[in-house]
Amino acid sequence: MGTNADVAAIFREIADLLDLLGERFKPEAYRRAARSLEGLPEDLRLIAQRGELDAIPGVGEALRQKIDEYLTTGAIPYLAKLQAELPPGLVTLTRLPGLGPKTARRFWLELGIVGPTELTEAIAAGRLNGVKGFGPRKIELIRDALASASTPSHRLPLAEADRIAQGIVASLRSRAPLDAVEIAGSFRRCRETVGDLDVLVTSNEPEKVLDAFNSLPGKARQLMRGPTKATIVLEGELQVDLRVVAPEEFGAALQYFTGGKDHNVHLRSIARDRGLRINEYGVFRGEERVAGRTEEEVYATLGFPWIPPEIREDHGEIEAAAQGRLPHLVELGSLRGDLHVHLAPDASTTVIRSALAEASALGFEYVGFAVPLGEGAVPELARTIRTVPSERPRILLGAEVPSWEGASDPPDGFDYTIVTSPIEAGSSSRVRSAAKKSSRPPILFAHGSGGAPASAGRTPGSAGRSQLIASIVVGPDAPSRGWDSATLRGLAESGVEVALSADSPDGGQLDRLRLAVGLARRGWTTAATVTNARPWSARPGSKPPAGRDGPG
DNA sequence: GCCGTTTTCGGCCCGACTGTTTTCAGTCG
Repeated sequence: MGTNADVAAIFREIADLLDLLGERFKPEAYRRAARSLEGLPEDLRLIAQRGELDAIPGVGEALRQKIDEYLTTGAIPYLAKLQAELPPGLVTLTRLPGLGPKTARRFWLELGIVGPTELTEAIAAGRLNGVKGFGPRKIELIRDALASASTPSHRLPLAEADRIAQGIVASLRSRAPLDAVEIAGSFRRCRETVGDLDVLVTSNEPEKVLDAFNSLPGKARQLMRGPTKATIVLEGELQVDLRVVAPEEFGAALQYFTGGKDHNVHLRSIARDRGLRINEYGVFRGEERVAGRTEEEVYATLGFPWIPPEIREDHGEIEAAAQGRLPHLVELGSLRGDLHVHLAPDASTTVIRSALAEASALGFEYVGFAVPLGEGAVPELARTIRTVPSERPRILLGAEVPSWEGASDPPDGFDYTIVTSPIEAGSSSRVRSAAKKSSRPPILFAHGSGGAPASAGRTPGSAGRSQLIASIVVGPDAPSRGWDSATLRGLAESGVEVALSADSPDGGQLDRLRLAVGLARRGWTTAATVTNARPWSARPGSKPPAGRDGPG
């Protein structure tokens, strides 16, 4: 897949191995670089060609050399060297909950245990009994962890996490006395996938909140519970953390638990430079709390405006905030229509009317239905849609074709073309010629490359911004159709427009649009480059409306 | 391994919780 993701994965693997070797700071250095690479809007090869690898945050001389090695040979020998020093099963042990590198290393060196199988056998044979640091409870926990290790935990698509999160919030609110409640973590940053949920609550009665949390519907087991925090695992293996804080700490806690890690580390180092200390309870000068009730307060104390959660990755947002040039990110309320709504081929006028009604409730000026074109014939669906009268929202028809070869002018009666094939490396010339052929813009391309930011980011850019629009679709099963935030940022920087869409007329449109907007915000997208944040008449490539407002 | 106009060496976020301790180490987020 993508070069950036490949190198990042290798760096993470190296970090795990260095952990096992007992290294103190190198592992985090490799992980920081890995996170940095994953957020790059551009392919490493292109950055290397310009000789700018060591301008990447977290990449110094040693890591630059390793990236170069990978780009020329396809491998990083240092990884193989480390792998040769350690039993291959050892890393697997550190994946078990509650078992980290220190313990795994002790198993290996003191007991000759080199993997899960050997550990299971050792416990069964009683070889851990009496070993320093391993009481009966700990041995029991490790045995449980080994037994449940077969169910791999995975990250959920944002849309699915959103459904679960809404259920948790509603359930807690109905059964416990709480004031503010917010889901922080990568969920709040609108990451494409979510590994766990961080629920943050203020309440005068933490005990009752923790009780309600512990009896959430769908709970599989409790991992831990203290006076102010608890962790449970839901059926389906999603981990949920709860934290109860005082109202005057809520902003600081929200900031702290929203992350991302690098953003927070950077922020804390700035605080330290200014004689301040920042943690989840507030910003402190000495013992005195100087901020903490709201996030705005926390950022203001450090001299920054509030930074939107979606871009808190230490990818330049702190510098932008310091210089007063944070982008004004697109908002749900910016949208004036949807350009990519799918209907069943035999959809009735009733279905179409209800889709229009939902769009109308959102205040939309237009709805664009995507109609797949068959063998030259205009399908029945297009004829049905045309029989439905609607002045507002206005009905638009998008002719959906599977490949760039068909991406010329849409047939009569259609307003634009949607190409559903992914943008891939090497498709640049085809995209360009398709864009040239069309006299009736715009063309939406509906799928990202999912891991080739360079091609997706540059191809449409080189084709010109006037006619090509990336369609960011958040459907129930397709979280973002291959568009990740790094790619989106690349699009935004090269001036390519995006269209944000909920895809489906079957209800829940608002939630999915919200997520599409969140993903776009993660990519630093402003309303200025969102096609459906403008009237249809002001779309890219369209002739400016004639009249006194027109040029000339 | 990275980083830095107060540093090119000496730092590197920090607090909650657990199990094992008799004052703390390891893990996690």
